[in-house]
Amino acid sequence: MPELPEVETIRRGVEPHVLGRSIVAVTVRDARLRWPIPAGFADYARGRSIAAVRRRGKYLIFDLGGDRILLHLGMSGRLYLLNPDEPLRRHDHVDLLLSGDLLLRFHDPRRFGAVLPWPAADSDHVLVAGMGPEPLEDDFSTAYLFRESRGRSAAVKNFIMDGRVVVGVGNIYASEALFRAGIRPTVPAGRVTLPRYQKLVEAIRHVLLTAIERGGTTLRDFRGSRGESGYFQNELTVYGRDGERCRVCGTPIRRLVIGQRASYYCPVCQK
DNA sequence: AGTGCGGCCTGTCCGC
DNA sequence: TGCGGACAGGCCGCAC
Repeated sequence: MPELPEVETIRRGVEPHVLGRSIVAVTVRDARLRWPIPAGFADYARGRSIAAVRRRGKYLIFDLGGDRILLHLGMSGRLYLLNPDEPLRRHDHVDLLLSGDLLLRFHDPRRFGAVLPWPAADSDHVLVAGMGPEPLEDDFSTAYLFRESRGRSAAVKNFIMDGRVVVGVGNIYASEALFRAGIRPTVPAGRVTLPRYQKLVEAIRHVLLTAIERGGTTLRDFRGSRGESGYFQNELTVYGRDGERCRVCGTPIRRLVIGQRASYYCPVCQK
């Protein structure tokens, strides 16, 4: 489900409500997520208070004052802020009951998500070690992306979706950024010129920032922590628009599969 | 080392 | 209305 803007939307929605609250009780109804929730997780989390909610790529990090909880929403995960008496629904896998009668509930039909302890003693976690720069930080630069791309034969779309290159750019925003930069998604990353990478870096930043401002993209089931829809889907230029006219030149948008993922582009605007 | 593919899961939608 | 198949916004692990 969520790419960086959706995860950031959730982070911003959740953090002010949970900050300073302690975890009173933990219920794990189904531990079979992408990685099993360890048996000791409830004991690990109980009694701790939440000092911050951070984001790294598409991971949410609940800072318990040193120790952390690492949480990923996968494709279909949702995080809800609820009253403690909220009825249980299918796929409600983990509950964190917080002080002051607030329930933080993890719901994930496909179970591609993850909820894992990240002890303070482990300076790095294997799942976030080796990740590329944040696309909205300064170390994600034209020079960096150009340098990383040299000699790479993979399609530029796959290249910018590679989390070791840059985090948080998923299938929707990769297509959108490449349209904005005028680059065809199939071009080998190593053949894209420096000026075009400059446009691409600008485009990735613009698309992600705009999507965050709109509260993310709701296509199927993305919702914020209070169940609200995002609005960026109204501004999609190519994603999911195959056969419809390009908003710039009127040419029908094309769909093709790159790396087993649907990709959309305008054959005239993108070379 | 970089690349591409399979697989993890359930829900939904589309065509027959 | 029922059924099978394709597809879905992520990403690790593996073979080449």
